[in-house]
Amino acid sequence: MNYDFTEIEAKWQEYWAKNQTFKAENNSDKEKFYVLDMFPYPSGAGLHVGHPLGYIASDIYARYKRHKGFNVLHPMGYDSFGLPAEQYAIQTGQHPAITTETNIARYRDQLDKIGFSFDWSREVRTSTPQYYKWTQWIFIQLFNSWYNNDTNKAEDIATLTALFEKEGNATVNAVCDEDIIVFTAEEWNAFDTKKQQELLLQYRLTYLADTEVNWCPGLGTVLANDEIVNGVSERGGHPVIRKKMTQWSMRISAYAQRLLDDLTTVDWPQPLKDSQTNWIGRSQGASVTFQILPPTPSKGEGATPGYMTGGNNAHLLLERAKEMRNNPTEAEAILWERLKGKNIGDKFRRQHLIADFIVDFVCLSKKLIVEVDGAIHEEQKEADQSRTDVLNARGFKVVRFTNEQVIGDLDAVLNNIITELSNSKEVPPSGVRGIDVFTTRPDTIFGVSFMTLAPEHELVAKITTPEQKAEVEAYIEATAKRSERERMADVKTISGAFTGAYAEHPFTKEPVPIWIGDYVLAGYGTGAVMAVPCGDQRDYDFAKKFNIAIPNVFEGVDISEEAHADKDKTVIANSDFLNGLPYKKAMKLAIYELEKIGQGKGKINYRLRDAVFSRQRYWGEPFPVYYVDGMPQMIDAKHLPIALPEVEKYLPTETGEPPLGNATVWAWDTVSNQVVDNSKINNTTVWPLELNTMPGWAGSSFYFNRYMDPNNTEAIFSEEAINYWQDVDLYIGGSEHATGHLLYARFWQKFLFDKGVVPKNEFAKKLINQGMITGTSAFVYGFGPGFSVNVSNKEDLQKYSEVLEMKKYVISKESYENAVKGDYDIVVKNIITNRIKDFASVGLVAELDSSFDGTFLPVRVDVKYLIGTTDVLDIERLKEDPLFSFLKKAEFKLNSDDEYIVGREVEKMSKSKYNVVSPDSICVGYGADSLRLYEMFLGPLEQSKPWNTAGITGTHGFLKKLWRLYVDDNGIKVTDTEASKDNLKTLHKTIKKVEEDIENFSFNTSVSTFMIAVNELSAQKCTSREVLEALVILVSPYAPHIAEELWSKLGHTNSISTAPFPKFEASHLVESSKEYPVSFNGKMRFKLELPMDFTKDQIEEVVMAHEKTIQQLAGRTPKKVIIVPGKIINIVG
RNA sequence: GCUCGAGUGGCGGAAUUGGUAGACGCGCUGGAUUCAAAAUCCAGUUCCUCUGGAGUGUGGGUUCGAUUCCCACCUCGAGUACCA
Repeated sequence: MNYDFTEIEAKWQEYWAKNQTFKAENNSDKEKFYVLDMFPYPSGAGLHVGHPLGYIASDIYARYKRHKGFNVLHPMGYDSFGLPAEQYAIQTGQHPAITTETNIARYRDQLDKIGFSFDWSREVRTSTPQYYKWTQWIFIQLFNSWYNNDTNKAEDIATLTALFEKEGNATVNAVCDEDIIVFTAEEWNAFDTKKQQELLLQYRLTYLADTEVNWCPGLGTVLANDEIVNGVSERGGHPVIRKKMTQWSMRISAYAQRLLDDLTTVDWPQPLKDSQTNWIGRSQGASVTFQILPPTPSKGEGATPGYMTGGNNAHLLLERAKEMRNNPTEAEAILWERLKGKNIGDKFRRQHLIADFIVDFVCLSKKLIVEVDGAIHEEQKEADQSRTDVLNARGFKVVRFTNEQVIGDLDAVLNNIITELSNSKEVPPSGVRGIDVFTTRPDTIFGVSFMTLAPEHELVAKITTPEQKAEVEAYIEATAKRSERERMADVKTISGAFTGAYAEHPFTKEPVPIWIGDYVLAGYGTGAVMAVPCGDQRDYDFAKKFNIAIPNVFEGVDISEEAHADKDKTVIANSDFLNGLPYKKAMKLAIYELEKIGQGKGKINYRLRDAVFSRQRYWGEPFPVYYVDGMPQMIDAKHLPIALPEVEKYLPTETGEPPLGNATVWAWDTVSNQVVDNSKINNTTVWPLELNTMPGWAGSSFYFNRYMDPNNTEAIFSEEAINYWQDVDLYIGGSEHATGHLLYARFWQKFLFDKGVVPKNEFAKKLINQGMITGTSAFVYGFGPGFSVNVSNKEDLQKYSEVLEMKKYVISKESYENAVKGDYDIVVKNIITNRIKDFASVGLVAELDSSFDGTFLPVRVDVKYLIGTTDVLDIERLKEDPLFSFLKKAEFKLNSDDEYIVGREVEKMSKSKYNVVSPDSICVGYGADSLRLYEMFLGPLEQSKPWNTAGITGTHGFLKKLWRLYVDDNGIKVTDTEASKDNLKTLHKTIKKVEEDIENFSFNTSVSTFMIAVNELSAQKCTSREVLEALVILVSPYAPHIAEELWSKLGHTNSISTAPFPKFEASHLVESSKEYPVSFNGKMRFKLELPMDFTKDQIEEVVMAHEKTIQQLAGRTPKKVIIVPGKIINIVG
C-alpha cells in the first residue's frame, strides 16, 4: 500500500468538516486556549505559499494544545471591507459585495485544502450587517464617553454633563480639545442645546472636528498617518496633500500613556513594541512661556506690532488685496475718503488681510472691521456669517453697511462707526502674549540664544516688524511651495528668516531674537522651539548659518565643532542657579523655578495624534449618525445595524460629496426609526445621514472578541463567552500591522475595558510576527541589438529592424556573466559573427557596439515554465504564452544536455516578478502535509526566507518513509511486540525535543527531529505499537492527514485530534557511558568512550595514558587538564 | 541619521546555561536495483598546500575553551524620518 496523499487528505478534510471536529465549546471544564491568526483581507489574487506560513504555525500550536487537553478556540474570518473591491467596482460597476464574495470563496477553498483546524462555525466577515452592527455599536459607545484624567479611564458622557451642570468645566480634568472655553455651571445651563452639543464634542472620545487631514486626490479619500508611506498612499502610491476637512476623529491620544505602559505587560516581539513606542513618541520635559518684547525704537522705529494679521494663505491674498485697493466700488471710495488719515480719530486701513479674508476697512488698534456689501442674497448672508464668526474669534468686531446706506446717508454711517469705536476698548499690544514652547531640556534654558517658530505659526504674522516683513513673507511663500515630500527629503538645507521681534528670557530677561525656520514642524508640540544651539544639533546648525551666538552651558565640553546632545554625565555651567548641577537635578530645579515665576511647568508630550476616522469611500461601515442643524446625532443602538445603502455608482458626487451622497434612500426618520428616501427630509423629523464611512481598521479592532460569540444577535458577545475566553493566548501575523491595526485594536480594547465590556486590558498575551517567504525569480539572458549599423535611408532602417526581428538569441547565464565583463565566449562570438553576416546579407555594414549596455539583458520568465522542481526551462511551453511572445522567435543556446538552465534570484514574491508559487499546485503535487512540513522546515518562523520548491521532496520523502514504518504491501505492519530499549530511547528523545520546540515556536527544528526519529526507527526496524502510536500523535499537529489515516489504521475509530500527547520519561534516556570529546587547547582531536560514573581523577588517568594523548602532546607536559564530567575533556599545554 | 534584527558549506538552515561547528533537508558525486526511466536503497559531500592544518562577516578582547560574552568596524534587511 502506497502513501496516497490525494485520497487521504480529501477523506480527512471531509471527515473534519462533517463531524465539526474543531468546533470550540463556550461551556467547558477544560482550560481554554485561544489561538488567532491576523484577519486576512480576501484579495482577488488568492494565496501564494507565503501567506499560509503563519496559519500553519498557529494551526500546529492549536492542534498541539488540543492534544494537551485544552479547549481550543481557533477561528478564521475575513476583514472584507476595503479599497481593492471598491476600486474594482469603480472600474467595472460590479458591486463590491459580489467581488468580495467571489474572493472569499476562493480563499476558503485554498484554506480548506491545507487542512487547517479552524472552527468555521465562528466565521465572521466585517462587511456583513450582522457584524458591523457591533462596529457601529462601539462607535456609539465612544461617542457617549469622555476620558477622565482623575480616574484615568473612559466614563459615560452623563458624568461629564453632571459636572458641567454643577460646577462648569473649570475643575474638570479631561482629555479634550486644546481650544476650549471656560464656563461656569450657570453659563452651561444657559447655553442652548446646540451650543452644549458643540462643547461636548470637544470632550467625546470620538468627535467631529475640522482637522488637517491627509487628502489623497487619487483615491478620493483621506488617509491615516499609517496609511501613508514615504509621502504617498500605501495603496496605489498616489500623492497626498494636507487639507482642512470636517472629519470624525478618535481621541486615541487619551490612551497614549496606557498604550505605552502596558506594552511591558504583553509578550510581543521587541521590534514591534519599539515601533509602537516610537509611534506614540512620548517625551518628558517642560512647557515654557517666553514673553514677547515690545519693539525697541532702535529696532522697529516705534512701529506698533500687530499690523500683520494675515493667515496661512496671506501670500496668496496679498496680490488680490492690492488689486482691490486699486479698484474700489463707489461706496467704498466714498467711505475711504472720510476714514483715511485719522479723519475720525482712529487710523483705518482698507482692503486689509485678516485671517484668510480681505476686509474692506479695519481699525487695528480698536479691532473694528467695517464692511460694505452689495446686494445681499440669502446664500451670501450665510457666508458672511461664517466670515464674521472667524473674525470675531480673532477679537474683531464687524459692522456692516450696504452700498445704499453709504451712498445715501454717509453721515449716519460715520456716526455709527464713531460710536462703535468709542465703545471698543483699546486693544493691548500683542507683545503681552507669549510664545509657548515645549522642551525636553529645560536644564539648558540658559543656553537659549534665539527662538524658532514654524513658518505656519499663527504668531508670525503678528510679531513680524515692518522692516522684516518682506523677507519673512518671501520665506513663508518659498516654504509653502515646497511640498511635504521635498521638505522631508531635504533636511540638509538650513533656511529661515528673522522676524525682527524679540522675546524675553524668563530668567535673564535678556532679549532673544525670534526667527522662523522650516526645521520646526507646525504639527508637533506648539510649533515653536526655544533654540539651544550648544545642546541641539539642528539649533547649532541654524545658529552657525545665521551667525547667532552659541553660548555654552556645559561644564568642560567643547562645542566649537558640534552641539553636545548628551544628557548623561553632563554638568550645567554658566546658568545662574543651575550651575554645577547634573542633568536630572538641573531639569527638576529649572521646572520648579519656572513654575514659581508662572512661566512654565513640567509637561509630557506625545507624537501620537488623534486618529481620523472618516473615509470618503463606499465600501466601509456606515456611521449610525444623522445630522440635526449640522450637529451629529447617534441613532439608538436598538435600531442597528444601519445597512450600507445601494448606490448607482461608487464615485464621489458631482458636488464632491462621498459616494454615499449618491444614495437616494439615505435619510433618517426619527419617528419610524428607519432609513427612508431622501425626498422625505423635512428637517423636523427626517434628517440627512452621515455620508462618510469608517476606515478599514474599524472592523478589525474588536473581531478577536466577537469570535468568542460570533452569532449573538442580542449583544456583541455574551458575558459567559467573554468571561470564559478572556483574551487571545497566541496571536500570529505579519509585522506590517505594528502601528496600524495593533495600536488601534489595543486602544479599543482599553476603552471597552474601561466600560466594563471586556475583562482584559490587553487583548493578546503573546504575539509572534511570522517572517516573509520570498520568491525565487527565474531569469533568461537575452542578447539585444548592440550593433552600430550604417543606415542611410528608410529602406535600410527597415532592413535593419527585419534582421533584428528575424533572429533573437537567449544565451546561458555563464555566457551572460562573462559577456557583461567584456569576456565573450565562443557562443557569443558566434552569434556576433552570424549577426554581422545577417546584416551583410541585406547589404548593411554592422559592427558590435560594446559601449551599448543593453546588449545583454536578463529577462524574468514565469517560474511555472520550469520543468518539475529543476531550473530547466520548458522553452516550448514558454513560447506559447502570449505574455512572453517577445521570446517566440528567440533561439535558446542550450548546454551539452540540450537544456536551458535559468538563473535564479531571490526577490519578493509577486505577480509582476513571475515568481509566485501557489499552495494549490503544491497540494496537488505533494499534498498538504508535505506543504505544511516544508513551510515549517524552511527556517525559523520569524525570519524571512526564500521559497524553493525543489526542497519539498525532502519533507515529502519523509512522509513516505513515515508511512512505510507503519504500512507495507500487506497493510499495517505494527505489532504488539515489546519496544526495544533503542526504540524507547528514540521515542522519548523525540517527545522531549518536539515538546520543547513547540513551546518555543521552533517548528523548523521539530521537523528535523521527526526525520531523525523516523530514520532511527526505520533502521531499528521498529514495529512496536507502543512506540509508533505515540509517534503518530507527535506528528499529528504538523501532518494531520497522514496522522489521522495511520491512527485509524492502528484501529482507532475516533479522530486523533484530542488523543493525549505522549508523556516524556527521562528514564529512557539515561546512558551508562559517554563518548567524551578530548580537546587540546580547546580543539577537539579525538573521542573517547568512558563510563558515566567515572570521577574526574579516573577520567584524567585514562585520558593521560591514552596513546593519542601522548601523540598529541609530543613530549610536552600539560599545564592543566580541564574535565567536566559528562561534558568535555580539555588538555592545555 | 536614529532604532531594531541578521551575517555559519553550493542552497535553506542546526548547535538549549560558553563545552564535539555544519544536525536535518535540498543540490551534487559515485554505487546498487532496472531493458530503461521514475521511485527506492547504500556511500560520500566546509575548505586547504590533506598521516596535518584552517574555519561561523572583519579586527581586537575575556576564558582552559567563544557561532554563543565584551569592544570597534563592515555588509544586508526592517521600521522611522528634522519630534525640540
